[in-house]
Amino acid sequence: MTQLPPLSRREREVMDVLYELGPATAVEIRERLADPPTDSAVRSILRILVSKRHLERAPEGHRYVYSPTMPVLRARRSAMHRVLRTFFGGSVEGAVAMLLELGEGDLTPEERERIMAMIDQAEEDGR
Amino acid sequence: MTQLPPLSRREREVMDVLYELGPATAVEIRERLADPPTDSAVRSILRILVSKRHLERAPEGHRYVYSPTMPVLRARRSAMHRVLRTFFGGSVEGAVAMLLELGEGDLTPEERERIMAMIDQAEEDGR
DNA sequence: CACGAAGTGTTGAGTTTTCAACACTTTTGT
DNA sequence: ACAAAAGTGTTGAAAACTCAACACTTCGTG
Repeated sequence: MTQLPPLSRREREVMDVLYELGPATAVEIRERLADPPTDSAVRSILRILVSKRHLERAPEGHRYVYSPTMPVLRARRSAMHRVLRTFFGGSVEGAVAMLLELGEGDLTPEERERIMAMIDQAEEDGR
Repeated sequence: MTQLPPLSRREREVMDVLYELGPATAVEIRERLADPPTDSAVRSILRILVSKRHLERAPEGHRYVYSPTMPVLRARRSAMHRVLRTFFGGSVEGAVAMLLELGEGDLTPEERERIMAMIDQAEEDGR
């Protein structure tokens, strides 16, 4: 039973905030939500997400800090895999092209070097 | 008002199928859905998506073919941008690394060359 | 042309989601 | 110590979603 129940719209929004922010409190999450509902509404959603095992919470001082149960690395892989398949037909080349476009000019020479190195590495691993 | 209303879970699933498949009929969409509901249920969702302006439909022979109203290029950019920000903190380098990992060995030398070239190009554009 | 098959639209009921009101507890400042 | 502020949980009502039943139309074929 490794499969978690599917997410509703608001639930997904909350999860996204947490993946972007890392562990956060109810108020921090609320601040990041589009069209934020009241405080208690956010707490309701958080409670549901905990009961569905999408989130876990830990006491931090006198409040709770929420974080996703799925390891962030796996979540990253899964999210990227979905986009790759759905929007780029599985084409790594196409996806990388889009990333470079999105990155515009803020790719430092160091980053560029490291990306090149990664590609070389991938090449070796591939054969 | 260029902003479209948000998508529910099923609606998103349908949109994903269409982005992956390109223009498709109700039956084709149904075949690709996880836990597919009945034919008429799918049509209900499609009608809602059309009314929300997420989809448009064109008569193809005696049936309808549905396709997203958002240009595919923009949808791609938007989807990748969201993943980049949400899961990789905006790091193009991190995102590319994940793509290469996902691509494993099926990167041909030609693809590798073209990706290298793209990075060079990005470098030039950036300054 | 008759009849089944394929395609479509409408409706409404059951379920889930969304949300705020309210009550409560803990912390903080005076 | 008291009051205000910050944090939390429960509840139930309103809205949205999901879906299948049913009626209808169009197409293909004997």
